Amino acid sequence: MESSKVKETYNATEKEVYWQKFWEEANINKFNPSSSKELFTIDTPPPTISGALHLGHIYSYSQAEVIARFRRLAGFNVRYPMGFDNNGLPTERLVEKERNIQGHNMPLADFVKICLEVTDQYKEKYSRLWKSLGLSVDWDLEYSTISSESQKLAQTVFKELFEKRAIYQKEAVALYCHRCRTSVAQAEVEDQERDSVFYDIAFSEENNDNLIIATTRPELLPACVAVFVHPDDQRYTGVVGKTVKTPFGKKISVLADDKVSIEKGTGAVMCCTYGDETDVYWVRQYNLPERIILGKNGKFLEIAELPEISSKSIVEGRKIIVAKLRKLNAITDERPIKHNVGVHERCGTPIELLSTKQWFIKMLDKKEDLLKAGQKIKWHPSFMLKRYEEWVSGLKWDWCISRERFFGVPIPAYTCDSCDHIYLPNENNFPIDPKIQTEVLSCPKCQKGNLIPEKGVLDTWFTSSLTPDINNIFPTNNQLAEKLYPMSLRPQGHDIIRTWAVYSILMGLYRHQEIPWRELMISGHILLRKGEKISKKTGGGQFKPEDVIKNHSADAIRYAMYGASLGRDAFYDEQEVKKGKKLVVKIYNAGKFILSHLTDFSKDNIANQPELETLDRWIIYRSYVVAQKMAKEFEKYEYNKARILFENFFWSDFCDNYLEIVKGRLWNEEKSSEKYQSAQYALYLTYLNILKIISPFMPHITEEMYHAKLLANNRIISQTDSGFFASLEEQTSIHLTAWPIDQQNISLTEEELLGVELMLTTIAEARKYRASQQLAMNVIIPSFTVNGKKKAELLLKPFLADLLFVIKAEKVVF
RNA sequence: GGGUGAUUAGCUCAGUUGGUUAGAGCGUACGGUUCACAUCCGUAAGGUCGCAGGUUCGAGUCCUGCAUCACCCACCA
Repeated sequence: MESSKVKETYNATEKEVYWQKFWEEANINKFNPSSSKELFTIDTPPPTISGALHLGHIYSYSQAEVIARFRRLAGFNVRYPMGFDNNGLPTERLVEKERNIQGHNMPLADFVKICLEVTDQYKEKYSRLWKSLGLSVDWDLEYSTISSESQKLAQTVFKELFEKRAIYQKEAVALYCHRCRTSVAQAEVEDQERDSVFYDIAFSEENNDNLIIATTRPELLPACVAVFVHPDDQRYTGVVGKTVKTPFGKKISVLADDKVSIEKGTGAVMCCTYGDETDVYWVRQYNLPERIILGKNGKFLEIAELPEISSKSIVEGRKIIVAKLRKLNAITDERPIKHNVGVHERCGTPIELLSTKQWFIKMLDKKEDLLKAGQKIKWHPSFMLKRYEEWVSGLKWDWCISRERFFGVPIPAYTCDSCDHIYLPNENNFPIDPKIQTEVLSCPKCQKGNLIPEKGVLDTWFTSSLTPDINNIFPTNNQLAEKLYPMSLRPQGHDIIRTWAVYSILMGLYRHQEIPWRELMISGHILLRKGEKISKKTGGGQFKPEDVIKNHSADAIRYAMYGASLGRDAFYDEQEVKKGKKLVVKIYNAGKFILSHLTDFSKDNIANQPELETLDRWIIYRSYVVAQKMAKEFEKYEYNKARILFENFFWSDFCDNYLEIVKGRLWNEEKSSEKYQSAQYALYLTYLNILKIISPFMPHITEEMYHAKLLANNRIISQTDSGFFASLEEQTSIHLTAWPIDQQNISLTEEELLGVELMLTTIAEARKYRASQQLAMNVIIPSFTVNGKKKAELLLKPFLADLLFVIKAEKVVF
């Protein structure tokens, strides 16, 4: 009696870890700078350390990954590093939250130390997840944007650009968050709808009439430097150019400007320093004085006419002023409204405009160059170029690169307190932190004053826009040192085109007079069902990447991620992951079946190619054609189309048709016969090609099957040091083999191709017939008629035996 | 208000330079297998391709307008 059959299955959870360890130990992804192959360099996005990784990361990082793997197989010397952007405000926020501390009320050195500690833990966590996904990154090329090398580079670039006069310092109005106590970039501001009150406030004219202005910010009244009306507004033509008094007695002039909207409020608006960007524009345009009433801590300064609000917060000050205005009967109307307020995305505090000294990089006079540079780069998908152009054309400000924060690259500058000379230290001393410089330096220019250290740090985009340079000067580049610029590919998300892509291109133009990369691969976002965006804030709900990998395997989730087109937002669909899981099982089982019929197949069989049956030649030919088509899609970054090509070929052509047909010969023909050996040859070659072409998507199961071998008891095992395919192909990993290119020109004549086609349609017809008659498979059809007479008979001749087997018919008549 | 993308079967999506009866997976219905497949295979039902015009011998595909959704930007006194 036969022993009960133990079904064996592929234990993905276990084996994926096994192969990951193998790749690491065997240095499969190691970059070799002395290779003679053509270079393909990837400017991997260094993830910002600001919380846990989520499915969105898996989605976007999978995309560069599949390209890296394809390019390696296609014969390129791929340089695929990983970096970490572990400084700046988002990181500080994470550390402050996690450790329950505040950067601004503890010694700087302590805070930085804790930041490094925490970010190191996160680096570990991130790396582990990337490795568990099977990313083919060379981890020896890991960098961090806060490492002393990166800091040195950033400070050197700062000095370089300062000396080129591309960087300048200026007293300017910047977006400022009182809570975080720093200026912020435009990109860090988001809209939020808030309840507010629209007040009508009476200003008195010289003739004692009232001029009514409307505002939601009455607390800024002491900062009012002018009133504006529209030049075409009939109601106010008389007052333009005159002087009015605020309820608190300040005299200001009434000016006309077409930025005022006639319909809004009363049509008269006060200009305060600073309520919004229009105020900034007006102050500049009309050379108005500044009246600063808010301090950097978000509290009111001393105001002569309103001593009671000094040191009060904005909200408290507003209450006091509204009460006072009511007493003065200056409020003629008030109505509650909802309106959008710009708030800091990290803390929700409304952003104020504050005039401070900031450092800027000139961008506005580089607009034309930026636009030209954008056109030199190949954008994938191409429409993303428009977004870039839209943003660059609309730029209004130079790039503010200074931040009054703690954990970042210090701005390497000193200012003389006597002559205002700006002193930048020698770059041999970089990285330096001027703040912790103990000795007092005297000004080299005037010899009198002391040098006051700059307290700010650089915007983290300053360093991350230098990732092509960080890669270019990486210590182990050896003979490729400083020869990696420009890089081949920058993969990144569409949300940071206006920051990372734009700033990197700007740096490239300043430093190298060249674009930083030849191609840009822009990925979309992954969304949860109801259109909810997954971000570090929302987490990704119930779907934690670690869990999905554990429950479904890395190959499965990777496969799911490759279902969406590049650049498009996609929904996370667990069905897709399950589909991936099924494909893994199918590849495993097909391999098991094939190995069981190749026990007597050896190197000799490969060397002495038998006279191939037409059908066998067809399936081999198809595998090369599909490989070639997939390669074209990969080159266009259309990995999802490559996936579809594979699916159709593997599942339908190979498994459902070819394997089912060829079973007839495998079961019935003599092992020594040409017909049998032809089938073996085709199985070997085609399955190997299949493993190769799906390996960029599914690196684990393909490695598993490449190393699999059949045991005497008809079970298969797979180990690093053995394997049927591995020993015959003499490569230690499927990932070191070459993308299938037909060396022997296996082809089919037009007649033969027609024959295969006819055979497949005949099979389909026979199946239809069987289904309509509800015939079981063990019922033999005595005679099956094919339309087409002599021609059909001729075409089908080479396949007749195979055909009769698969449709279970005794004979075919024409 | 400006920009970009999307709108195709119940769901998630493909549809290459305009060319016969618009495809896949999942789901549904029915049947067959269990000697690669805790399964797998087959067959079928299901779509006026967001709406309205236009170009053309011919439009899911090109043009115009509109609608809806998403993202980005501007406005937010």
